[in-house]
Amino acid sequence: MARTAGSHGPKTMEAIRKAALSLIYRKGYEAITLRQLADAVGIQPGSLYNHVRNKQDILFDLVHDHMTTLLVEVAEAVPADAAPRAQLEGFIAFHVGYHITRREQVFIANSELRSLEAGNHAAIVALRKKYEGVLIDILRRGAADGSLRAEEPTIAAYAILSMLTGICSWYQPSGRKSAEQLVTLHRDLILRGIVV
Amino acid sequence: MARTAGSHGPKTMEAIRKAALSLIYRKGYEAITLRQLADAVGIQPGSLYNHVRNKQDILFDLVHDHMTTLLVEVAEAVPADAAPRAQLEGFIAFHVGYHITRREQVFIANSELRSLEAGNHAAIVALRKKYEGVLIDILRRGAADGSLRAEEPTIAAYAILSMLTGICSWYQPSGRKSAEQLVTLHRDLILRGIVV
Amino acid sequence: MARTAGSHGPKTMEAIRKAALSLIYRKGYEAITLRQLADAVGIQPGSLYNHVRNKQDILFDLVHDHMTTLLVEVAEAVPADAAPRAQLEGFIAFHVGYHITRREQVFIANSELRSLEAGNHAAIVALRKKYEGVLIDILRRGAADGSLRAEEPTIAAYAILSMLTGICSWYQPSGRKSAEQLVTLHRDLILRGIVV
Amino acid sequence: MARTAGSHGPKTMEAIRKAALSLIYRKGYEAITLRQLADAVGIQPGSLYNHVRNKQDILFDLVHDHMTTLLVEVAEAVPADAAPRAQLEGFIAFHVGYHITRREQVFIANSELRSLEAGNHAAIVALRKKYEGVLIDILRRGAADGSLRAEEPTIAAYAILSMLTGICSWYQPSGRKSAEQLVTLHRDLILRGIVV
DNA sequence: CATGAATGAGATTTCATTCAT
DNA sequence: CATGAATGAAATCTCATTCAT
Repeated sequence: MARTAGSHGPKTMEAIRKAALSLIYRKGYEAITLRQLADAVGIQPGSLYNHVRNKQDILFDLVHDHMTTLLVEVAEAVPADAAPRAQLEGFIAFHVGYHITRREQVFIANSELRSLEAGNHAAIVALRKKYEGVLIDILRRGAADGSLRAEEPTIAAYAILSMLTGICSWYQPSGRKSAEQLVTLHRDLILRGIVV
Repeated sequence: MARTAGSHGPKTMEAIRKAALSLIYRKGYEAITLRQLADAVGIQPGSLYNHVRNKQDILFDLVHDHMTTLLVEVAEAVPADAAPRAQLEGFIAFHVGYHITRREQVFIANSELRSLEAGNHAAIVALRKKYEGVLIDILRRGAADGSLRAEEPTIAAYAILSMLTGICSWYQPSGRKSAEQLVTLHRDLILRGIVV
Repeated sequence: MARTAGSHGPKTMEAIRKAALSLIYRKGYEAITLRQLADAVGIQPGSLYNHVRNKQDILFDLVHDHMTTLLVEVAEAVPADAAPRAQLEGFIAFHVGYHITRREQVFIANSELRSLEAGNHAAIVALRKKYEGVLIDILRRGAADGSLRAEEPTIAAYAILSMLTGICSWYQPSGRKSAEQLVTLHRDLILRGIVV
Repeated sequence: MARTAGSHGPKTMEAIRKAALSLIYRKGYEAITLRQLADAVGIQPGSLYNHVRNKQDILFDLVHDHMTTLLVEVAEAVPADAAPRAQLEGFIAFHVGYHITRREQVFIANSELRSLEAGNHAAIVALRKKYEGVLIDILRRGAADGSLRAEEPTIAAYAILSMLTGICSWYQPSGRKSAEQLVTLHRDLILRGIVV
């Protein structure tokens, strides 16, 4: 059947990653088949194995890449020597911005944890804990210097993270609200609450 | 092994539901097999079909039951003629309490939406919209009478729902915090925000 | 496609064993496919798994059955209290007779040892050693009482077993020689040698 | 890993043969993969095809080389004009010696006949018949001149060949017995039998 | 109602082989 | 000559589902 247009080498790997991201986001890891993935890439199912070791690795790569990028970027976005409140605002802005532009990765990293094998699961959970730790630390220092009200920094951090990450599940880039507007709305909600 | 003869009739159906709830919660709908489910119930896979029409129905029943119960109970928990702020507090208390005691149903209803076939999916989404509507209405009326700050009631409602539902993913009944403490912590966060 | 004549229950298992015996004998364990086996039985490949756990088990069952039968029958055929020479003649007659009538099992048990997984392999090798031990013991006692010339009973036993088992690889039931004639020829060769 | 540049040209072919001999001996032709073979050689699977036409050819070459060498050497080892009994002793010594030093080739030539395609199979069987013919002829002439007892020279030849070839399956070069001792033991067994 | 056995579709993965670079 | 990537076929095994008993 000759070579069908087929992109070579690292291009193929990139295409696999992209197609996998989109497919898993839309249907879920367990629900997609390697045939579907291969079709999306434009190669035969068996050819996938020139680039990945197995299905599980595809998921792990995706999630692992996402988590490491997240950690690198949050460190850049939250000034290490700022006051807790300023850090909190930086964190909120970063988190919302990042999650809006990488909706798929974020969604997969949260919803497909369950599909990771023991070892891979542990590795990702560890990275996740690190990321949560960034916010917990901010809240803890804020509580310590009296600038933030957080009797239970861990629970508050989880609450804030859940709220912000939830944006992914309804946000549409084409929608009515800009990223900045979302940041403002959520920052106000978190900082000042809803009661007038 | 091998349930001793017994477990006939409606008891079997109940056992199926219970086992399905636990299995799907832990592994996900796509990841479980009817063999696993049958094993957990103590019958043969083929026997499941004396009680359910197919795998999809098991999921749908679970989610549908959960959603209708949720709607019935929220109506009882939020006084129709109270002021918006009182209603909001009632909603928060109800939502947290309900979600903590039915972690599995809640989790499945949120994470397995994707696994529902078109018709079933639409039915559940409609019920979900109804539930979200309860909170949106409260916020809207609170904004109207000036008691709540919610320029964007829908977005605020989603934010609050995400935050509260997130509790399910880490809460352990055996943990340090009682349900009441969780209600208080989250109510304060929502109403007054985190800034001192 | 309805039920195609399909034999039920234990009949199917029996048909699987029979077809596997013939197929593995002719083509080798690695060379046959479960599709071929299923075709020979008249069922779908997947249906095999209602009766066996996997391909390896089919081989192991065949070989294991053969080895245990062999051990039971050799004990009956070789009188425990006879003189070594009489026992040797009994052993030769039994071995030739058994191997001629079960050519397929014998061939598989010898040539597919390599295809058995570690645990299965060990189990069969142990049974084999037991069978070889029967002949080694006879030779050893013959050497002890001076009736047989066997400085190295083990090596002599292997030599005799190789010679006799080799019959399987050329014998045709429809051939020129009867089983009795084969027994006589080989017994003479073993007992008296070839030099006049 | 990754043979350092070197190993070009005919050296590679030699390495392939050597690796194939060892792999097929240990796992069987059907069980090995060209990837394993390529790994053992230190090249990529595709590169094998610069040296061999296909998998089957690798097996055929191995077996064919072995058989032709065997025929050449047996002719040298068995004096054409000697008496049958002297020839028989020469044959036994040669066969044992050759089979002990080339255990792998011998084993493969016997056990992988089945894996040869029709044409290749026929070619090898023809060579085998030629080799068997050497022994059959000796026995036939021995029977004719009354020096050997062989009513059925063909069957006796098969019996002797089976016995001697069997040595390959247990012999260890590091073992207790020297090649000469093995020759003596088996020659005595064949010539004089086991009865005192 | 439960069972055991069947189906048919399909999943992941492996493999020999080809070929442009 | 070697490589990396592709193919296409097939292999083992799983699964939801059906149905006679």
